[in-house]
Amino acid sequence: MSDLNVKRTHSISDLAREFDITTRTIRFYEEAGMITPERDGQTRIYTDQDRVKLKLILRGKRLGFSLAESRELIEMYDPSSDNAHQLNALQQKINERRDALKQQLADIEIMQKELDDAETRCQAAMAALNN
Amino acid sequence: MSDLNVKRTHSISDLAREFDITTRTIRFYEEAGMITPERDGQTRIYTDQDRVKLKLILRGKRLGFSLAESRELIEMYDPSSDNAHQLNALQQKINERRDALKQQLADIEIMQKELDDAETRCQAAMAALNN
DNA sequence: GCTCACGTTGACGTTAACGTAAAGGTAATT
DNA sequence: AATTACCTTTACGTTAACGTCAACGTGAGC
Repeated sequence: MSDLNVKRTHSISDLAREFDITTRTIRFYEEAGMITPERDGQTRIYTDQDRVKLKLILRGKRLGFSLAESRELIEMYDPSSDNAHQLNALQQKINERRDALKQQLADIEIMQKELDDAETRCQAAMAALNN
Repeated sequence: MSDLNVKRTHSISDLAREFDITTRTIRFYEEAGMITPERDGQTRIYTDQDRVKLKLILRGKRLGFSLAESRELIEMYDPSSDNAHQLNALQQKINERRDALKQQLADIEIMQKELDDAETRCQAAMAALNN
């Protein structure tokens, strides 16, 4: 079965369904230059690589990244240049993004604590109701 | 010194400076009903409680929360009603928000891994340049 | 009085991130 | 042929989250 050698592709609605987003959203990301599907005539054909990028964009979205920030991430993971200047800049960007993630981790920790406290108060109020 | 008994207050610019935001932003949050400063004539007077809420809003912002979500959080931490129905709803909301934070933690973990990988590739490229 | 710093309200503008709709094309199925 | 499902482009609209600006008031200090 030579299907095993065929590059796996996805239609726009495949991806929209998979990720529970609209086709409009996907086209918007394309306009933003973040993904570049192939074409069969006018019809967009998405590769697995496009799909991975889309996953990355949506993950960034869940973490509150702007699209510009997610685009920057994509470029970090697939740098288009290997000269020393750019590699130094890339390393710096990686560190900056790391710092931001650390801040988010700290924020999450605080928020989790606050939710625990809120839950404790909630359950105390419930217990008081049952007495 | 009877100052120790005086409730600590802040002006709008105090808070703006402290948190590196504009007074416009603070007023916007007030319009959204998230903080309610007292007044001395027309002038807003912010309590420590307002300040804590502001911190909470900004933390949520760093985590990508909409203002509506942050508002919901504020309400969770200071519920206005103690009846069983509302307490059950509150407990549910707490759990939902917990799940969302867990998702964000997972997302962060993946992203950190990706950054590590990117860094490894970056340093390999640097080493190749030096040879 | 003048200037400066801080504060106010009101209102329009900007940007990001899509949503919605219209008009049209292409297969595949009945 | 008609219908259905999927696809396209174009373009305007909506919402969220402020930014910017104008006009004004109030102290405090020179």
